[in-house]
Amino acid sequence: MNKIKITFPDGSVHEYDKGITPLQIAESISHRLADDALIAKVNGVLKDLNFKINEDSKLQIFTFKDDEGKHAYWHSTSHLMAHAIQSLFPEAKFGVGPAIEGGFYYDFEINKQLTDDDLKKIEDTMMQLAKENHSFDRKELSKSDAINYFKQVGDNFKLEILDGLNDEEETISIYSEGEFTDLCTGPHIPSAGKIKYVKLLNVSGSYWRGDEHNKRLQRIYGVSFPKKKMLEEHLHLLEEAKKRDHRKLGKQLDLFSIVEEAGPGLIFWHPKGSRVRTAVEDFWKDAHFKNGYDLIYTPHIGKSWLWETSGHLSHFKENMFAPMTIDEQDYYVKPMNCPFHIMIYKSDLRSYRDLPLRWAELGTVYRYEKSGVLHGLLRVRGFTQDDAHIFCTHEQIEEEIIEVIRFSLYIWKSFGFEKLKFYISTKPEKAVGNDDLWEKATDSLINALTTEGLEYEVDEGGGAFYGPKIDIKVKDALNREWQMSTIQFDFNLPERFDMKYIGEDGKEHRPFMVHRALLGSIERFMGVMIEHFGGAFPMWLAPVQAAVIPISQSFSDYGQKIYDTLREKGIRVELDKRNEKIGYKIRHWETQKIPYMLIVGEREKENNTVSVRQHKVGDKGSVKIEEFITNILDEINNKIIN
RNA sequence: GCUGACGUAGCUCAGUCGGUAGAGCACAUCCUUGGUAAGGAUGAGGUCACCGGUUCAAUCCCGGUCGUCAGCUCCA
Repeated sequence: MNKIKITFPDGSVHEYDKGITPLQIAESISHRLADDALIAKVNGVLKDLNFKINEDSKLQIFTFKDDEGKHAYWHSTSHLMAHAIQSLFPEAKFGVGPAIEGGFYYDFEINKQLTDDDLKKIEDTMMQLAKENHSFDRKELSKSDAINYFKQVGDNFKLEILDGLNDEEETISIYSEGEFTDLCTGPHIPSAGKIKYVKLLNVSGSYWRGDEHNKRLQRIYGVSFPKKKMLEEHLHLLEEAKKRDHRKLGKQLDLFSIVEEAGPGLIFWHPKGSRVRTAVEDFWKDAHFKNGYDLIYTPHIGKSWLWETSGHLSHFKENMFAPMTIDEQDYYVKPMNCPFHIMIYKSDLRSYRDLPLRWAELGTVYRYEKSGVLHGLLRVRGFTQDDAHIFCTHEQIEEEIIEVIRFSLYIWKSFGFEKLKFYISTKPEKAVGNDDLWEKATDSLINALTTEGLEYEVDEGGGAFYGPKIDIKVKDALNREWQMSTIQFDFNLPERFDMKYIGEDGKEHRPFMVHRALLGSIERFMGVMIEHFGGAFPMWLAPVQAAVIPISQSFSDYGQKIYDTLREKGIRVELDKRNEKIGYKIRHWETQKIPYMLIVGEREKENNTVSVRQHKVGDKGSVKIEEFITNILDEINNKIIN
């Protein structure tokens, strides 16, 4: 009667006394585990380590190695930070302080605008408090008791949160760590002493409950780790991300600029950046044609009729640039390409024999984005979507979606992105189209992913009102996730534009319409790609594939000959005739992250060779010109990525 | 859009507690003609983001505008 059975993750079952805690169980397994343990999952629910287990249970114990453990660790650190803030600024009122991906934050209100120096002070105080090693103690209480407590402390934010809770449906709990008590569902790590290394990263503004009409709070972001090495690695990664910032590299490598006088969020592609973009677009067009798409071009502006019919003027107007009046007609710059593609669809009577139609366009659109959200290439006001629309029959949907998925995998792989994550969004509350339609479309999305053996997550009710979708997030070299591709059904536009095709039965039918953008926008893709490669593009994308560097000006002629030969082969080559020493020129091209330098002097001229120096690798010795050309054409054509 | 910080030469940044500015790199000219990450000299380059205000005097103080950055919200 006093014994309970505990099932471990490996399936083994052990007997313990009733009322035993996960920590005690961890101790019975090993000191090491007991030491590293942070929280536990009992029958699928996360619990503190001192939770008393009174019935047969499944048990999992988490350490910092697990996401659950990290999450609790960081969440507890946010409490520790709040504790430190409270001791430094007793008047502080606290909002919320969750763990997030890569750390934690806490929102709070104090009278003083915090500076970086304050962060250091808070950090120091946190470390002192951590040394005191107070435990995180859970207490469950009634709503009225909780209200009384936070009234007494005078924390209105907590009272507001409590106001939204119902203690008949959920347990209300508070956690105390030393002097600091916070409303919190938990769980927490056993004690603050587990928190060894903390770094507060930045302070910025936020609004209570994310609403700008509410009170402005200050938010401090931070991370923490149990080992010094982990903190160092993390900071190194942040440092690396800073170095790879596409805005910085864009300037350093002379790829693009944004011109204040010309307007925010508008991109100027310099010759070097344009070379990269051209390489991307040429590949994109070629790949689309080979995969059954036709390429089309449509205008940049259109009469208001289009946008009234499409519904953009009633749903999307605040994101559109203001209209211009020409011949007493309002014209809008396009924020999307779809209505134009539909115009082409409607230019002819379509038969089921014509379907599917797959039309792709690098369509440049303009959207009014709030000034505060603009960010380098990643969030702009004018951008080029790698857009395509697929018009097909009911029967064709599944096959079409499978093809799009396969195609997107191929595209991403070509650019060196191997890690993709898939998300399906299903029917929201407010939606157009009947359930049948939604079900069929959603099934086709799920089936396509399953057929391709791809894992996915489902966002129930997360779809747009006009149809379900698959979003693809891409992981870059630093393991950061970027939302890029989207594949969306649209039940709305075919209806609004009264699109049809004549079926086998001789009757009119409504075609299915799928929007899809794979790279998303060329600008954003370029930004992500610049960061992914850290500016060191693979051969097939590099703005300069090779730089010819004569040892001295007396070999300029030979250098020119090499340059001409390569350029004739379509290789993006530069000739560095500057009157500088060889070391100087090498340094220049090395910092420009150019894949190959071809150094030519007396020896090379005599033997008709080039001395090859590879970026980051160094001197590779000399080879015959023809051999070098063969090698790099091979590297370019096979899109080799190192 | 909101909050905060910031805006000095092409770039990266000093500086002036109010008396109209400086470095390094890059650029130009000359010397040097060199073998795998910076040779030397000289020179040019700035309405100190823009518009107002305070002041004998504003790049500096104040207000506004524009832009950038960190966030919030939103999103390709």
